[in-house]
Amino acid sequence: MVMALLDRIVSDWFAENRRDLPWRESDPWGVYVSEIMLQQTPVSRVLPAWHQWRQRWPTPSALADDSVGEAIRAWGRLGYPRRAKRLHESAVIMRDRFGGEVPADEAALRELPGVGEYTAAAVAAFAYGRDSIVVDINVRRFLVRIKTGRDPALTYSAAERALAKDVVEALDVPSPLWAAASMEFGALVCTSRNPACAVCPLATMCDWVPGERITRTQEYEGTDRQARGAVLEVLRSGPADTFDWHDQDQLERALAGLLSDGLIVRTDRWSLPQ
DNA sequence: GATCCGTGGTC
DNA sequence: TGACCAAGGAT
Repeated sequence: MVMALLDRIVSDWFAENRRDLPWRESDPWGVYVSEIMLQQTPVSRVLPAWHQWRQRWPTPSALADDSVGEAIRAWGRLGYPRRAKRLHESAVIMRDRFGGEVPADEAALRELPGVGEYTAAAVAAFAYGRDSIVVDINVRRFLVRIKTGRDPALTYSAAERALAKDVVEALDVPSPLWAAASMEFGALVCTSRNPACAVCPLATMCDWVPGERITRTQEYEGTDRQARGAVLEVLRSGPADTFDWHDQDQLERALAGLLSDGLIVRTDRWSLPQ
């Protein structure tokens, strides 16, 4: 791996092509909210929601003092609404155990619900300038393509983790800067479907060939998830007794699942939790 | 490791 | 037009 070329991504490409994303100029709480929202959700859809949340709940304590139901409602149609509930739970933990602040240590971050390896590393780096190894799908795709000429497999391997660590440590670049640059590069140039190889500064050192990718295409039409989404969409407007759904068994599974996940409650009617 | 968890844009 | 995909995490 030619470090001089990789370094060029930061010094040249990122300097020129860096997007002005608002959470890059925000405080740790703004960074935290953005990282949760960005889990499996594109930047373009996160932007408006992030601004609304920032205005409505400018601190962890502000969100913690509001109800989880309001968080779920304000989540809107971002998808994976369990993230909203876990974000609220995280805010309560920050208020009660971390003095109302977002923790800075990866280990502490990992204890928060909805924070895994990637998110803990990202918040530590982007909110606090820590030297963490930040590896998302963009970084994986970019590094694995350079290294092997093929696309990454479904699962994040120990070899990839080691590779990412080696690269960060070999580069003479602050970890947070490399994290932002490598993620951005994967998102804008070394993309999944139609990578911009023609303008790629690493083309000379890359043997990637488009091949059969191992993709896991998830069904949605006809699944319980679709039913869950329909139920929540109704309840965001207010409590309800019944739901218009074609498959009664599936509707009951959806309601039971949402109830079990704490995303809805049953009193005299179905509603979002208080 | 496999499966589940939403939603909407794109080519 | 319908797969494919998007700054993952929990079980």
